[in-house]
Amino acid sequence: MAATIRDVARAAGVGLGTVSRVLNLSPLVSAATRQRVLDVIAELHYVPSRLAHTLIAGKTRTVATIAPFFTRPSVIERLRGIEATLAGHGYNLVVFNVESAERRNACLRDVPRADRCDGVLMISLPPRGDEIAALHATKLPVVLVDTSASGLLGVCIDDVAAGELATRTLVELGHRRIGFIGDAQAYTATFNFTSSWERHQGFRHVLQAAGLAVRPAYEGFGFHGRYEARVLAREMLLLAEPPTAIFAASDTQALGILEATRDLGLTVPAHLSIIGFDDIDIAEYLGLTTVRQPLFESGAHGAELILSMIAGHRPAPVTAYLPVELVVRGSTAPPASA
Amino acid sequence: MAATIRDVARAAGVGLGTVSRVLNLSPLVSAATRQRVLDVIAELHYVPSRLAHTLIAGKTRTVATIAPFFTRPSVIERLRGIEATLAGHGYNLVVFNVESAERRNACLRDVPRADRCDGVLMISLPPRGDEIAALHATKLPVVLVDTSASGLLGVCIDDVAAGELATRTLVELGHRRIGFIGDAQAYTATFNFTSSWERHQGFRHVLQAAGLAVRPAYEGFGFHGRYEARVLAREMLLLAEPPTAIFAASDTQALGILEATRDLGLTVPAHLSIIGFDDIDIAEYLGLTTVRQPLFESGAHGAELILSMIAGHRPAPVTAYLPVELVVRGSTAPPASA
DNA sequence: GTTACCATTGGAACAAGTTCCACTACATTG
DNA sequence: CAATGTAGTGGAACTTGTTCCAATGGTAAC
Repeated sequence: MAATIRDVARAAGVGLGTVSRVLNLSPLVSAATRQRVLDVIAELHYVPSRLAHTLIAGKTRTVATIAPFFTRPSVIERLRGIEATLAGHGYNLVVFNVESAERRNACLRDVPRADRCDGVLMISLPPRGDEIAALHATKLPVVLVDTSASGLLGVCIDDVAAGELATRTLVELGHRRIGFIGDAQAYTATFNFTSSWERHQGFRHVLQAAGLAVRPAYEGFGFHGRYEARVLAREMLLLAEPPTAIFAASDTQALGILEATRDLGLTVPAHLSIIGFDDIDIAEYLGLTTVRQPLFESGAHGAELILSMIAGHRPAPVTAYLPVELVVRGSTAPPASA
Repeated sequence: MAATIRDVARAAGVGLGTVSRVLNLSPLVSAATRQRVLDVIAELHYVPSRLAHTLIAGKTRTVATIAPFFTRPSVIERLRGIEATLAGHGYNLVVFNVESAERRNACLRDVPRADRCDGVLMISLPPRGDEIAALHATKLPVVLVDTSASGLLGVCIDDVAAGELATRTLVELGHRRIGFIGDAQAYTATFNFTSSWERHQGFRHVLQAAGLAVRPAYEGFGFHGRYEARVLAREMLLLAEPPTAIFAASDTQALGILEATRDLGLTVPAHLSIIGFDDIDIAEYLGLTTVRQPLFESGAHGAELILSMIAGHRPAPVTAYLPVELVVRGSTAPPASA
């Protein structure tokens, strides 16, 4: 079908090695020979097979990314950072979308293989102990984004501190009855998601430090989604003594809380202050106070780490923490009673 | 490094062909030999190289997708449909994100190569005449999603009819001063985007059929984004005789219009009716009336077509049109004067 | 006792590049 | 003038798995 290096060699009346040298810009070719080979290459529309090169070099120039629920705005933004960085270095991005435990396990087992990719990025999916061992056995570079695991590189934020930041903001506004809405254990356990749990830890730290009671009724956990958060917030707001502020583990969930207030005819922030997390695109439009984390940058940084490891560097397996930032908009205010 | 088929053959004391036959489930191996080979394979943790297999078979089990601005909700949803379908058939998805004319051209030139992928899906990016010829020359299966081109398969919607549907809805509500906000030519031309333009065509058809004047001041074109739409809508709404309804070529742009009404203290739909396009996730929350198109399905269908072509089928190069649906929510009503 | 046939097996050739050794000229050095 | 050096070149060997032809051993039929 397509012309091969042998076709070129034959047509140009030279040896295989000479064509290869021309292709690889070796100086050990006379100008006349080089030109003749280049002419034939142009004439035959010869393009070296990426495949054969890959087989020889043992490098695929491909990075695999395993991402859960890649329609989530936060995941997308990270992927964008990854793609931009990889494309800038001539690397391809293969995406594996995980939406079930089976698929997660299958990806962790099958994707990290040297004949598939040169490195693996995993978003929000920390591997278990045995999986970490298996990853090490492959000798492939692995970088975690938005999560961490011992012995592996990671790029993430300090979710506990971020949770404290959000909660402290509400406490300092004068709120005493503060709620939290995050992901349900049963669901995060499936994928080992930790962000929501850690933000919740930060939430509790601040409440306790402020001498505020942690009321179970003010803590709602459900599947990560607008609808579930809406239901949870509704319950909370219908309590005899409802919270005056709620911290949501994500903007998506904050959106559900906003819906619930609307359903009940409540006003934000007069009746309820809301803080979200991520600062997704729509947050600005909605005037949502939120904790912004560098999503694009986390992906870009993770991709840079992978590329440097592919290039042979072996950085220490530490977790890099990117800074978060509180973005104050209209959804937070002192409580009405204050 | 990793064990090869030769290592297995040597350790099992059999020939290369025998190991290959075991791997390929050939019946021409005695049970005893098969078991011995399988034992050695397990012992050496041998895994066949995907790479070498690819070189032999000439198949990469990979489909490339070229997508513009893949953070857009509509593109993401299509990608999700593509990924789900490909993963279900053991195919990998390589994503190329296009955000500039250079990158678009580079992708169209370099991605469709047999040694990179078995097929190419292109979202919203119709190739030009010379590029179509080049695509045909590669013999690679190509399917367009959300666009069409002669000689190529496509999966899209009838954007003109959809534009008519949206506009007719406004006309039938009694609106006489109807605006349109869509993508600027200068920007769509870069990528050959056609959706906005065609929806605008439908818009004009209906206005003319209804005997309504097409006023240039009621037609705004800008870069596809919330902010740009907001600016355009603001201008329109500040006219001495502003439109009583606006049709936006996308929900993202409809969002900008919503923002503009809010900026000006106007109420939707009392002062202004708005119809968007796509029915993205947030549209429901915002109560936006919109034209829903099957995004996930378009990706899934495109992927199915590619897979069937990879399997050897050569369907006629026709464009499949998926149905659209008007989703009526709270952002549309008869004009105040009616 | 042959001949015929089949199940089973081994391994060369191949896919499309890269690497590297060997060889040819010609030039420089002693 | 011989010895050494080197730029330029050719092509075998190699990467890993598949394909296919040839060969083996044994059984069955005549």
